[in-house]
Amino acid sequence: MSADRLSWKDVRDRIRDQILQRAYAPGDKLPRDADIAQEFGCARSTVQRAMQDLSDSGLIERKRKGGTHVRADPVTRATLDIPITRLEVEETGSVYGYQLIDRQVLPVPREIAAKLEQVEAKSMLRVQALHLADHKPHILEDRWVSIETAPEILDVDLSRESANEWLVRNKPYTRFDLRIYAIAADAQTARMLAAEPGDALLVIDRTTWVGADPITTVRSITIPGYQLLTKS
Amino acid sequence: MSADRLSWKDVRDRIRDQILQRAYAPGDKLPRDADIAQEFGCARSTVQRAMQDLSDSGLIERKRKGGTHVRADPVTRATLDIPITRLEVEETGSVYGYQLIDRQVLPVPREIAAKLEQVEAKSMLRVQALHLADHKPHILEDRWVSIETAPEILDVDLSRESANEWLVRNKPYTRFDLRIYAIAADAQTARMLAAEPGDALLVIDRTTWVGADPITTVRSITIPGYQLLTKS
DNA sequence: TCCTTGAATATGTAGCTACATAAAGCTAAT
DNA sequence: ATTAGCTTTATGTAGCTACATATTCAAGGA
Repeated sequence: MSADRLSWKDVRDRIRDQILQRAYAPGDKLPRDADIAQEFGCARSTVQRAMQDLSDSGLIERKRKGGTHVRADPVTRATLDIPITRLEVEETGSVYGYQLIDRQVLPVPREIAAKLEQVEAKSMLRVQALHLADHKPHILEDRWVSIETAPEILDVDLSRESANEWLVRNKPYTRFDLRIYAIAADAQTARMLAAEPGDALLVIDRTTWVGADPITTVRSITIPGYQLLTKS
Repeated sequence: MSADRLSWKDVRDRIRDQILQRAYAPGDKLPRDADIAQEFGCARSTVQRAMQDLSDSGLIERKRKGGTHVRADPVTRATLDIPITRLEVEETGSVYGYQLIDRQVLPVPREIAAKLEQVEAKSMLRVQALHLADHKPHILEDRWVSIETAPEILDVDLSRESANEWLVRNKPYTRFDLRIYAIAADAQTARMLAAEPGDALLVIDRTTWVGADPITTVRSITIPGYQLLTKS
């Protein structure tokens, strides 16, 4: 980037600095984009891009005609990336392993249908599997897959390829729901994860849809000590 | 928006649909922006904005000269908003309450200094407090605040205003670290949260800096059953 | 006083041009 | 062969203009 022109990131950083240094306090109104552009000697479109970025990151709020204000109640906004489990394991330098525990077509319990936002509960494919890191348990997944939306899953050899990987590669979704919580390990879960019953385990529930059609819902139970990290 | 022109969101949606419908499979190369623009009858800048958005959301990857490819290993990318605890409680329609448990200037334990990426461990302000929802415990926070970076905190009446709220309003940060994990409640924590010892609790650790200077690190322990939700 | 209506205004978006930059690929010299 | 540079090319960015859209604000009428 040439030094004689301001990039929108430069503009963003300068505005952010002004806010951090309290030139503008929470709730304060910032000048119009056009005025800032003139002050900085750049085009309004450059200021616009900078402002959009600050708005996306939660620092300011913009409204047509209302102008731009520093958010009174800033939020901490982070990005959470959940990759394919195999990649997550391999990125730490560990050897990835995978083990199918069970695979059955079963009638769908009510709470699973509710998660999928389905009224009528048909049969779905239930897959339980274990992801391993360095030959030790890492994540236990309990999954239901819609055989209406993803009938091809029935032909996949799930003892070789994980449903996680197959779905992510073959059934892109348009919408998803993520929730994260903690549970205490019951006897069976503890056994499968090589943990102690009563251990606190982080759980990640994920449900995906294409349009209004449900694809899958998974409950991923992690081993004791597992941490979710975010990118800022 | 006028119907006779394509907005960049229209373009984005059409490209996304093409990818979802497997016109382009994972790993495939998409046409150049200019060609897509011509095909759609819009400007390259419009395609550029659409592509940027798809790139941000993790569906495609772009490289100068290399072109645009559908990501071979899609990630689930979610946005996590962590508001001020008071607002989080009030948004559910509950009555917010706050209770200071302890406030002391103490030498910093090694593991806290490490979290803050500090070598020399000076004294910091330690604040323990309880956030209440409808007069019942909601989140227990255990916080260390740097009195070098935020000396004003010593003059704040933390029995009235939570350190959470004061800091977020008065000490904006430039960088933060978030980690989420599960712990089993020990006797003391259980008592303060009105939980049972051994209950699995979701914990959110957050550390913030301005530049290289640490501001604060908090461990927020939630009540049993607490769920973190994300926006897609 | 209240409500409707219309004007004013700040941000949002689309299109165009020109140039910057990174990376891939080619060429030529060693 | 191997490498050092040069060229090509697709994306990235800045500037400009024109217009769209959402709100606010003020004026006017019941």
